Amino acid sequence: MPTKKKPQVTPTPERRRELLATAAEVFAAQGYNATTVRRIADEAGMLAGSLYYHFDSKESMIDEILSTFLDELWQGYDAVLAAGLGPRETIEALVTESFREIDRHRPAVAIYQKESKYLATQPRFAYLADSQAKFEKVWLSTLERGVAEGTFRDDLDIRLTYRFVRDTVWVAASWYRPGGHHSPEEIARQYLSMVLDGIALRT
Amino acid sequence: MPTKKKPQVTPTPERRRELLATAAEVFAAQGYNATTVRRIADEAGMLAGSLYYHFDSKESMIDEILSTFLDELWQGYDAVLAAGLGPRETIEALVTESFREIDRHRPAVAIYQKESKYLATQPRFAYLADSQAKFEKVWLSTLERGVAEGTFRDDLDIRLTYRFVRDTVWVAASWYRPGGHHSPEEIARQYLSMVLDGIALRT
DNA sequence: TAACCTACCAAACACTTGTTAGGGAACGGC
DNA sequence: GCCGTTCCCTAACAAGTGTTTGGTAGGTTA
Repeated sequence: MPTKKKPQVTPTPERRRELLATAAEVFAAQGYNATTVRRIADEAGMLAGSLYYHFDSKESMIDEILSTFLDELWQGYDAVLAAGLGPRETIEALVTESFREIDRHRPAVAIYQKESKYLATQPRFAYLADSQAKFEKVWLSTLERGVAEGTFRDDLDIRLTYRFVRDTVWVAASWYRPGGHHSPEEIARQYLSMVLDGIALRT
Repeated sequence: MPTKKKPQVTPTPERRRELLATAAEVFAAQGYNATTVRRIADEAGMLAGSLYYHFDSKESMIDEILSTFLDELWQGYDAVLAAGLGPRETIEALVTESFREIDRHRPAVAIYQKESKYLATQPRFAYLADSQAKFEKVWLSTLERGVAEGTFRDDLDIRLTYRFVRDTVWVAASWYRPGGHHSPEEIARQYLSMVLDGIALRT
């Protein structure tokens, strides 16, 4: 035998992230409840019990996946909001930032989409509801600012508009595949073009 | 004891639909895998085993829920397509019809959204993939017709546009509540206005 | 060499899951 | 009254679930 099979020297936090990445991939593909810890361990090349050396429960895995994602998301959003742009530019920046997050955390976003409503009922995941409330506040106020300034139409139900914009952005995580034909920025550009100007030809 | 507790004379097919309705409600709220048959039975006021007098498995319940919904959906879609309208009018009619289906089958639509990708892998639910393929064909060809006719913009990725329109319509099932402020037709009108003309004010 | 730590395995645990088999109450037709 | 049907209950089953416990190979440190 020339060499060892594996380096076996990956430090602790590195290994944690690897395992969380594979867990997120399986959660996103199968759904949280439909995913067994044995399946995750299988995908990671180990046995089910061994996962409990790194994590103390299956729930704590999805918890860490989601909270890590949300932390990074809000870091990006807060940076955009701190720039003090106009309503339209803020929306454009938020959407672009969102697609970048989808590009970076696709499984996490997909999990968030599918499971957050169910998880948010548990006290442990109260931060999901908090995040959603903050989310709504930011987008709604930006839209209202735009309506007041005459940037956005005033003949639409503002809450309907909010859900429209929010959903069109985030459902993209269900079909988006990194390394596809379009970069996140290109997708954001086209999405913004559709949302802002519509798909009908202007005459 | 003055009277009997229950009428107890509901005919068979009626009772089936009642049970399927409550099952659909729970499936939509909790997710299919997270829902136990005991929970469904609880909600229906009976014990788990009793469900198996009406259905032969949990899987056959969601099967019947989804296939019933899809049958009715395509009945509506086919009627629209048979009318032979122009591209823009076809899109408008399809979207309006979709919101009517969401109004009538909200739980079924929510289940379809969340579980279809996972279920479609099983042979029993092959019709889900079939339906999705037909769906894509109808919408894509209509959009392409509109681009060719000069009704829709030609500077957008057509598949991106398709997913955009499709998603914006169907995710509404996740927040829509029958009996709210807006009728399905009113929501369809505003959605179409946003999709076709955008949310930015025209100058 | 010895003690120690990291990262995993092997095997089991308690519990929940979907599902089944047998029984029985209410009711209508005869 | 009797029979059959409808609809549900009681009680259990086997399989699968997340999790725990004790052990151990291999590397690092002393």
